[in-house]
Amino acid sequence: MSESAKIEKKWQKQWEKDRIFEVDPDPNRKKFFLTVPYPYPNGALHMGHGRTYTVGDLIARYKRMQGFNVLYPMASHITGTPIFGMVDRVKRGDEDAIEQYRRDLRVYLDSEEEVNAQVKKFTDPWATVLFFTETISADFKALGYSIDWRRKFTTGDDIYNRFITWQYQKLMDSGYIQKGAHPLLYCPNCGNPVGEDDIKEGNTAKVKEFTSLKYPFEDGFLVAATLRPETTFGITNLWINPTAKYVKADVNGELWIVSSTAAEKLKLQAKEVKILDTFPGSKIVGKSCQTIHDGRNIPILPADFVDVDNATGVVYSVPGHAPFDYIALRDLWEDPTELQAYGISADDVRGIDVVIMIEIEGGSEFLTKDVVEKLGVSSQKDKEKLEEATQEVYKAEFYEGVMMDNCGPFSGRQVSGVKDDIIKWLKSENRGDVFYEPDERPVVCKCGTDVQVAVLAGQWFLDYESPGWKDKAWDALKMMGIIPENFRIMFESTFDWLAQRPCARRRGIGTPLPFDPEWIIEALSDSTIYMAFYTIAHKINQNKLKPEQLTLSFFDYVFLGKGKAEKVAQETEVSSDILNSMRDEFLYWYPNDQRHTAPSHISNHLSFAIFHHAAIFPKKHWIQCISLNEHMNMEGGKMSKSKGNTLPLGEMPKKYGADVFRTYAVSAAEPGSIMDWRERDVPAVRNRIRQFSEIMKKYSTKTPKIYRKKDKPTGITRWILSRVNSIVQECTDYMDNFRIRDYAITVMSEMIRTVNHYVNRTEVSKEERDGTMAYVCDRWVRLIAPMTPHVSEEFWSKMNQDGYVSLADWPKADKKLIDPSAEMAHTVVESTVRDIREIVKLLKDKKASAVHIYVAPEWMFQAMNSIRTKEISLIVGDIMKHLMSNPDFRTHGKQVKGIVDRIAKENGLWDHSMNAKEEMAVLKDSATYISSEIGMDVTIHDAAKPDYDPQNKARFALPGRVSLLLE
RNA sequence: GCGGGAGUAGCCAAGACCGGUCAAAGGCGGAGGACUUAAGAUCCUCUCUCGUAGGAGUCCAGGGGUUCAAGUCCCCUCUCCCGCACCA
Repeated sequence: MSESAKIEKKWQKQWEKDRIFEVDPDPNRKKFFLTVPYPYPNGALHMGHGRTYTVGDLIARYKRMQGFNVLYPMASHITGTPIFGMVDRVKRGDEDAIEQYRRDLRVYLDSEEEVNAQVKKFTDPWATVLFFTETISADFKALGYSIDWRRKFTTGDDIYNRFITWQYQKLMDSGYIQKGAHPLLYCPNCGNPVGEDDIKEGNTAKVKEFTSLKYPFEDGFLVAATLRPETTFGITNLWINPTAKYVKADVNGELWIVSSTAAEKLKLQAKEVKILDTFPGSKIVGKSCQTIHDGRNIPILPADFVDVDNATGVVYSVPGHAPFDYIALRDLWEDPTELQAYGISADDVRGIDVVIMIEIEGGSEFLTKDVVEKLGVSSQKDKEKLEEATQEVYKAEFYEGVMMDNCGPFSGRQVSGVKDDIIKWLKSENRGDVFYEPDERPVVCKCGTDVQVAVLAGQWFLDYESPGWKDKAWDALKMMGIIPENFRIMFESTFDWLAQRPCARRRGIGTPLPFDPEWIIEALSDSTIYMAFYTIAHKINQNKLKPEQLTLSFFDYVFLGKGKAEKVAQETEVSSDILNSMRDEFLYWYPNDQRHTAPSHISNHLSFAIFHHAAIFPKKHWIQCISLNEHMNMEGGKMSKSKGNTLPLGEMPKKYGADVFRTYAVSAAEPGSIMDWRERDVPAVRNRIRQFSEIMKKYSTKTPKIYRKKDKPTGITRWILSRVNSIVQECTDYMDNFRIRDYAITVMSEMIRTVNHYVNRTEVSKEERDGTMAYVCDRWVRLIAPMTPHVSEEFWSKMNQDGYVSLADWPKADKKLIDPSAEMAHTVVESTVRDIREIVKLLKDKKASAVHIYVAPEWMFQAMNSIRTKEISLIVGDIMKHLMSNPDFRTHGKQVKGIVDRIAKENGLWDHSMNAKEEMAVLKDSATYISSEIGMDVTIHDAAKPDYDPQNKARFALPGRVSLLLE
């Protein structure tokens, strides 16, 4: 085991032994309650998960050092089918799945025998949950997360089920839960709704809603389905595939003619279907039916393009607006011979008038015809071009079209807004219905059966559109902090479209619906307010409360303060002391001050959490803030177990070290953007931690001394004291604003550079350097501790500090030590060195051995300062006028012009010392340093009266921009 | 389709809200130097082009515009990524 691994283990054990992250309410301290969503233990977590939890821990540790009583808890989410799915695969002997688990297991188990023995246990769901729950918490501990583990639970625990039971009873009481029919993808063979995991092919398929139109025919209806019901005003005929199988069926008491496959689908879509007769399409071709809007008789014509497996297999024809229909009709006009078999004369067909019922202002009169001709569609078999034409016509007519005056009550309306009203009208006339299809084909279940859309009656759903609910949720969102703020708009659009959502399934782990126990509350619906459960979970366990004691009035009292403790105690046999301590603990920790996770949860989990909090808790207990960080990629590609381009999270501390992983996870990208894990960048992170360690090793145990002005320290000591305190301030600001990457870069790279520069300056005495550096180390170890807690803890203990750095005070910037003139001086010296180097480079092989530095005359400093304090606009004339009005400057007229030109060119003023004397002192102070940097003798001159200036360089000197002569 | 986002030097990635201090932080990669018997590690310097004096030129997907001034603001175009529900 490496040295750093030993250190990490050592401190993790110490923390656990001293229970420093186990927190209880302390009325004397401000609290901070941070949550990150609990993981799903259906396998080992991978490194990508580590980013979010690490950021969470960084925040927890920062807040803790700031003096907050911080609660950062964790649990396990096991609701739903994934665990079952996994158990099934192992039982079935699915080699791919088993191999994947073996890979996970090898991280935790030493021998192949143990691995295989454990895989066998995965046939038991609870053994599986238990195993991965343990490994995940071991992973989290190995990464140094400051979690209060006493409060852990799983969502399959009895006590959790009681909590969710209470939640759903509350939602029911508020009228937010309803029962109804809802379309979903369904496998007729398995008899179950299918989720993404159950689909073999086409797993992005969604439910698409068609409007079915019932055209009166004989004693019933020919039922056509469409996505554009508004076009029924342009109907000229119906299309039937003459060779396909159709049925006449009793559908909910009406006689419908649809294709045979459509009849089967209708059965799944909550219709009572009795098939009365089966016949080929040819049987009805040639007959006529009536239109809906004006009751005209229109013919039923044959068409090959009609696909009876799509929708109802009956198509109504709108040649004016649908390229398919237009072409099919045109084909018949050109060759009507086929029609004779159905007793339709050529004249009948040629007599069909195309109806135009949508117009586009300034557009073509017969857009469909134009588009078809433009694309050169040859016949109805030319499917690709017809699709293209359909898209083009639809797009144009939908966005720009207006219903013409042959559209009854809808005349004059925009096409884009009329669809819903047309559907309403059709339904009110009993001529409209809905028909569902998947929006893509094929969609195949893992069992090999075609997936259909089913409308299951008795489905329970959360109605996010229930009166009042959304308003409350909006209120909650408005008062909530969202960081980064640009994610707020994603919440807003989610809130807009959130409507009814089924909340229970027939299978899986979870809590039965209290009012219909056949149904299990599904995973995203039982994880919305559980942050509240953390506040009491450990007390339920410590006091050995039984699930049946956790009644509705128990939770009502603890979470809502309803009822009297004595009465609830009587009912539940939980003593009122215990009840009150739970109530107090809940009141202490709640609300959840910050919830941190990935943006992919915005459209579901996070929005649900906001809604459910708004539904159940009073305003003061709503979530205060949501922070987000994006996912992690691996070497430029998306991480996924199946791709094999991922490492188990448990591997990270072993392979790289916890502090290294944490630093990478915080610093490699902004929270809002995707992070790329690049193996070859890891050594750089490790090196920086090592550099930090080296410096700490050397100086942290010295006796700190702060050299204040009265101690007359060297300029560079004043500089580092100023820099370090500025950095303390910057880091605090960064952390407060969730700019964690800037924090990481500043506290690592910037600090290392600063400190290295300081310790390399030879003009500082050993005593002064040691004392200063010991002070710097004390600031630094605290600043860096939230990110690299283990190595920080190690040095903290070596510094003979009390307790843990994890619990130490976050440093405050010592404003008295922040010294702009010291930092300015440093800038002047550094830019001087840079200038000399540049000249040296240009001199090429000509060697210089001495440099003369000329500091600008005092009046120039005064001139610069007078412009600065005047805050006049940077227009040449104005500055000129301002300076020339002062006789002290006017005597240097020509050089004043030079300064002003330079200001104009630079678009402003630049940094320099306060006056010539100071700039001179600074450079003299740093002369040995400059000399050692460039390997030349250094002489400093006053440009006003240079004692040596053979090339007349002195006149070019400006404040902060010394003039140089190299010899 | 609806909604969100991105395009910055060899690569990764800040800067954009709030225009000037931006040839553009930081890292990787590359070059040179210090240290070292050597390798490695570490530290320092350089890394758009031109330039024998600290300067100049060109640049932030492409095109146009606003402005004294644009990576940053506005418009258009191109390319890429993500979410859209019953799935955790």
